[in-house]
Amino acid sequence: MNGVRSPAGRSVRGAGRGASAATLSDVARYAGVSRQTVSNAINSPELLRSDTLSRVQEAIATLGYSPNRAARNLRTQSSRLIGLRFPPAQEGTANALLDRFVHSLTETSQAAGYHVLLFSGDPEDPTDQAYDELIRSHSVDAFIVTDTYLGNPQTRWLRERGFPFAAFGRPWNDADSTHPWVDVDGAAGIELATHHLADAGHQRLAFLGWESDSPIMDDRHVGWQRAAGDRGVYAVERRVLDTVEAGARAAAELLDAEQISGFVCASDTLAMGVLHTLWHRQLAPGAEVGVVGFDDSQVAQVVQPGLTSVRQPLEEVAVHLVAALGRIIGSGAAEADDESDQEVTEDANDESREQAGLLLSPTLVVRGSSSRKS
Amino acid sequence: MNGVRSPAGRSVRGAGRGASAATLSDVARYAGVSRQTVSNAINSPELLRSDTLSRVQEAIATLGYSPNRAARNLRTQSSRLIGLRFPPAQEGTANALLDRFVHSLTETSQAAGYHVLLFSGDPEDPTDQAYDELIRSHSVDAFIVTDTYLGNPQTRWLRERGFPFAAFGRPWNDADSTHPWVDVDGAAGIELATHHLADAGHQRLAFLGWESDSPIMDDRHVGWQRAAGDRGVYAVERRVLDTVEAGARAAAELLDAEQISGFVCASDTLAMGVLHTLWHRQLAPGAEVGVVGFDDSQVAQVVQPGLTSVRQPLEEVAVHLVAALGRIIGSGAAEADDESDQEVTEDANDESREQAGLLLSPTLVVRGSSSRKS
DNA sequence: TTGAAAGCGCTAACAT
DNA sequence: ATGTTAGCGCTTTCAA
Repeated sequence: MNGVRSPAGRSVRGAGRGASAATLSDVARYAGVSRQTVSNAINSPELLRSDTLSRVQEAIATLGYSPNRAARNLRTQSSRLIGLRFPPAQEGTANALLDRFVHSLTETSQAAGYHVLLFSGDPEDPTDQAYDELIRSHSVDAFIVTDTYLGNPQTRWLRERGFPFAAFGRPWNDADSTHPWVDVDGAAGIELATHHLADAGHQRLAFLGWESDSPIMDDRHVGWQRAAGDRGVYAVERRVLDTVEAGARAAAELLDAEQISGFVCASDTLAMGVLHTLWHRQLAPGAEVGVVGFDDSQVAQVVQPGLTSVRQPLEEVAVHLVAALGRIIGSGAAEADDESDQEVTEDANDESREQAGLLLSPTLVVRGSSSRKS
Repeated sequence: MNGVRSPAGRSVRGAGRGASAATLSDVARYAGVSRQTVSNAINSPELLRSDTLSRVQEAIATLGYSPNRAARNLRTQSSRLIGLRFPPAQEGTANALLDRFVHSLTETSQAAGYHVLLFSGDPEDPTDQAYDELIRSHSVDAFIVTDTYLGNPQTRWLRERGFPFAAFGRPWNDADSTHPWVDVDGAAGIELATHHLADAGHQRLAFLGWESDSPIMDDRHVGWQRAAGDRGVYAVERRVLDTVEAGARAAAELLDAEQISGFVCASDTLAMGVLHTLWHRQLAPGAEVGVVGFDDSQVAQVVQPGLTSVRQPLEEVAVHLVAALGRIIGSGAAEADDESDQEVTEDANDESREQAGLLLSPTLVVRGSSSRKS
C-alpha cells in the first residue's frame, strides 16, 4: 500500500526544471500514515510512537521533503522572517559596523529558525511606507531597528502599532517605550580609551567629537568627562564635522594651541584626520602622540601603524536582539515580559531602571597609534 | 451567509496588538463587489470598469489593505524573495564591496517587487544544506550567487538542479554554464590604473598581486600585461599574500632592487602596504611614488593622501542581476533566452561569446596617491 | 466586465 | 497515538 508513487517522486527530479517538490501528502502516502502524522513528526515528534516516527523520518529523507513555507506561513499566520532596513553605504567615512552586524544577525536568526528580510526605505521620510507595507502584507514577524538615533519616528510608530520589534540602540528620546533594546555603552568605551591614553603617560588629552546633538555623541562625551575628571589630566575638547578633514584641522589646532599629546576620538573617521596631521608633521603616532578611534573599522585595522579603537560587540548585540524577539513574537507584541532574564551590565548604573534593555560593554583594541609614550 | 464576520474584522484593529489586517473579503464586502473583482483590481486593473476600479481602490485605501503574502505565495507558488548568502566580514583587509552591493541589490529588488532574503552557510562545505533547504521549502524564487571564484560547487549544483540564479562573477571554471552573470572587467581596471601611472610620468612600474591561482587575480594580471606591454615601460611584478604586511615588504624590496616609482596593486589591502613603506621612508605618495589600489574601499577614501583606486560599478551590477533574474524566473529556470537583450561592453572582446553574460567596465577614482609626478 | 467554485500545502481542533 | 475535517487568504479556471 505504498511504493505506488515512489518511482514518480524520484523521476520528477531528473525531469529538469521545476523539480516540483514532495508535499506532505506524498510523504504520508509513502510512509503509509496520514498527513497529520507527518505534520506531527515534524512539529511535535514526541507525539509519535518511535517506530512510526522513524518510518516517517525515513520517508522524509528519501523524498527530500521540506515543508512548503508559504503554506505553513499561511496556516500559522507567521512568516519566520525578520525585517531589517539596509541603509546605503556611507562613503568617505570609516563607519563599518553594518557588515559585521548583519552577518551576525543572519547567523543568529537562522539558528533560531528565522531569516532576515532586507528592505530599503528612507527613515527620514515620514511618508515612507516600507514598514507599513511589510506589516500589512504579513511579510515579516518582527523588525530589527537600527537607527534609533534619529529620534526615529518609525520606532514610535511601531510601538503604537503594537508590532514586535527590537532595537539596536537605546530609546533615547522616547521615555515611555517598552520595546526590547540592546545597546553598546559608548561612555564606557570612551572611558576605556581615555584611561588607556592616560596610562600610557599622556598628560594633555583632547576629546574630538562630532557636531550635532546626537545622543550617541552625548553618551560618548559623558565617558570623556568621567574619565578625564578621574585622572586629573589637562583636558580639552572640540566638536567638528565627522570628516577626515575636520579631524585633521582640529588636531593641528590642538597641537599648536594646547600641546595635546593624546587624542580620544568619537569616530575612526576623526581619528584618521588626526593621523593625517601627525603624518604631515612627521610626528610618530603612538610614540609621540596617542590616538584612539571608535568602531574598529577596517580602516583602523589596516592603516599604519594601526589605529587603536573601541570595538562594539556586534555579534553579542545580534544574539540578544534575536533572543528578545523570540520572547515577544507571538506573545503580545510590544509587551515585554518583566520577569524574564533582564540583564544589565555592570556599567549600566544609570540605566538599570530601563525595561527590557541590555547595555553591553565595548572593548579596546590596542594598536600602534597608542603604544606607550617613550 | 456573510456579514457575520464583518464587525470582528474591524474591531480587532482598535483592540491593540495583532491588528489582524483586512482581507480580500473585507474589501470586497466594503466595496460591494466580489472577492475576485478585488483581486483583479490589484493584479489586472485593466479588466475593471473605471468606476468599479476606483471604488475598489478607495475601499483598499480606507481599510489599509495589502494582500497577504503567504496566501498569495501559496497560490502562485512563488515567494517574491531572492536569496543571498551573506558572508562573514573579512577583518583586517580593505575588502568592502558588500555594503554597497547589498544595498543596491535591496533597492533594485524592491523596485522589481522582490525582497532580499539573507542566509548564512559555508560555501566550502559540500554538506552545507542552506541552498537546498531554501529551494525545497520554496522559500526563495532565485538566488544571487557572489562567490563564483571558489570554483563554486553551489553554482554547478544549482545549474544541475535547474533552479534560477544569477551570478556576480563570471563562470570561470564552468565552461558549459548557461546561467546569467554580470561581472566587472578586472583586466580593464588594471589597464586603467597602469596607463594612469604611466601618464603621470612613472617609467618603472610594478604590479603587486596576491598569491593563489584565483581567476580573478589572473584577470587582473592580464590587464597588467596588456597595459605594461603597450606602454613599453620597465615593468616587474610580485605575488605575495593579500595582507598589508606582505604588501609593505614587497614594496620595500621593489624600491630597493628595482627603483620602482609606480605601484599597480590588485587590492586596496596591498596598496595600503605600499603606502606604509612609503610612509616609513618619508617618500611622498603621489609626488614621488604613485600607488593605485583596487576596489575603492573606505580605506582608500579616508587614508592620507587618498588612495587612487579602481572602482567597481556595483550599483549597475545589482541592476543587471535583478533584471536577469526577472527574465528567467518562472520561465524555465536555467534556460536563458538567447534573443533577449544581451549586452556586452566594448571591453569584452574575448568574452563576447559568453551567453547571458555582461561585463561592466570599472572606473578609476583618482586621489592623492597618484597625483602627477613632479 | 463580474461572480462562483476550487484548491495551493499546511496545521489546529477535534474525534477515534 | 493516529486519522478526519476544516480553513488560513489568495488566484486561477470557468461561467454568466
